[in-house]
Amino acid sequence: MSRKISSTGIERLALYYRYLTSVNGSEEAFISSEKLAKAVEHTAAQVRRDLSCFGTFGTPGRGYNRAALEAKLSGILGKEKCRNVVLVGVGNLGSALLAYKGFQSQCYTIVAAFDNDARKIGKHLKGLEIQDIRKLSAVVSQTRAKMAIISVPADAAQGVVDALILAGIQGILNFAPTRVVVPEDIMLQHVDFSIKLDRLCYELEHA
Amino acid sequence: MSRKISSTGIERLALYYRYLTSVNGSEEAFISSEKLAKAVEHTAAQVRRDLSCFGTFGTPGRGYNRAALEAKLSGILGKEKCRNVVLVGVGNLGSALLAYKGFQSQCYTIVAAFDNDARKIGKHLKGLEIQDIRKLSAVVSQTRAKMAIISVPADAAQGVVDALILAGIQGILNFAPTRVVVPEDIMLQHVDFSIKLDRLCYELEHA
DNA sequence: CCCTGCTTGTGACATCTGTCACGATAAGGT
DNA sequence: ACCTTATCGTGACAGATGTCACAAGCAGGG
Repeated sequence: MSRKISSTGIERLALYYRYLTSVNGSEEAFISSEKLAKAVEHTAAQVRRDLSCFGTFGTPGRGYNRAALEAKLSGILGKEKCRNVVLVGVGNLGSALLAYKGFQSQCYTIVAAFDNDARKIGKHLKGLEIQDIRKLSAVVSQTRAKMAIISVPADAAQGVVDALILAGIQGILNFAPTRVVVPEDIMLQHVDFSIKLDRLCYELEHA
Repeated sequence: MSRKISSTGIERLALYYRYLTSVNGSEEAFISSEKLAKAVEHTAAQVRRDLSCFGTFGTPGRGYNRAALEAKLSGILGKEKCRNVVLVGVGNLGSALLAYKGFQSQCYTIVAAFDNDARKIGKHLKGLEIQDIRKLSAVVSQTRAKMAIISVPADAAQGVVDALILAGIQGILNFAPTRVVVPEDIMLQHVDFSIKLDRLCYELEHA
């Protein structure tokens, strides 16, 4: 409980959680920081430090109880409360995200998909009807979704973000290759492929 | 030239570059650190610090020459030398990545696509024939590709990574939701949606 | 030619993040 | 009951990253 979790530490917590949920129950009941660290490519001290930010629930000599740790992490990450997600922009990438099973296995459900292209609206994809983006507000309040994923072209991103915030969305995962601005109380995360590719490129150059 | 660039600084350089190339030439010939900072949501001091790591090419009182800066950044990032990229895993996400225009506009070209599913091999997608993954080695050396994007299921990722390294790939952009291990001299970047979504969830919970 | 205004580049500082090492502690055997 | 063994939790340190503020420097006008 001694320190605040670091910004990247939060992502490590999510890694720990995913690791725990990905191995089927045929494992030992306890797992040590060492083993957990190996599994996610970090150090044992790092794991302990991250976990210690939220109390002390390890057992000296044994490690962490898997089930308890999993439950605790789920609680810390707030997974119970944020299941419903809406998606805006059903292009190539948006369609792929709709079909992506990784979200489901992590308790998230995409409950609605929006687009502004009249040719797409009304069509069904992965069991979801693509809706007119003008229905955003109504659907968000009806589904109580707090998070949104946007996969629209760069020049449409800011407009969509503004609309989402008006509709009551509090957290946005942005796949559009552009920065957008949001009020301080709105959470925003970017997933930016081409920047990552650029970084790879840089590191190749300067290896 | 006073300091080493920070790890995240590299990604900012890529942002600067993308901003410069995204605005059409109808702008002033010079841009200040302040303006550039606004455009990418950072501080002016940060921009100057990042750029100063690679020499001094700003003009006091005027700012940075756009064209010169763009060229310099392109050089720093090594964009000239790393154009050809191969993609492994043509599922929903892989298909979307093949169609993604953001790579093209950043000088990258996906020159080959691979899969291990016999039903997909031989089909054409976005002007590219999906090839048997066993041809990886031959195609990589033929195209001189140095970078690869992998969008395969988590449990196939490590195998594909190993094969890519054997084929001569030096940088890997991993979209599979799992950590993989590589030798020290191989560059690796992760793009991990669900972790980002988890992080968003956490921040909503602890706002 | 000098003065004014703007903007850079960077030393010094502050903060954030990760590592190390070790005392504390629980479990199990004798 | 005690000793051994394994592992946690954390203070102290080290290193990386970002911020501030200001001297230095170029441009343009009078």
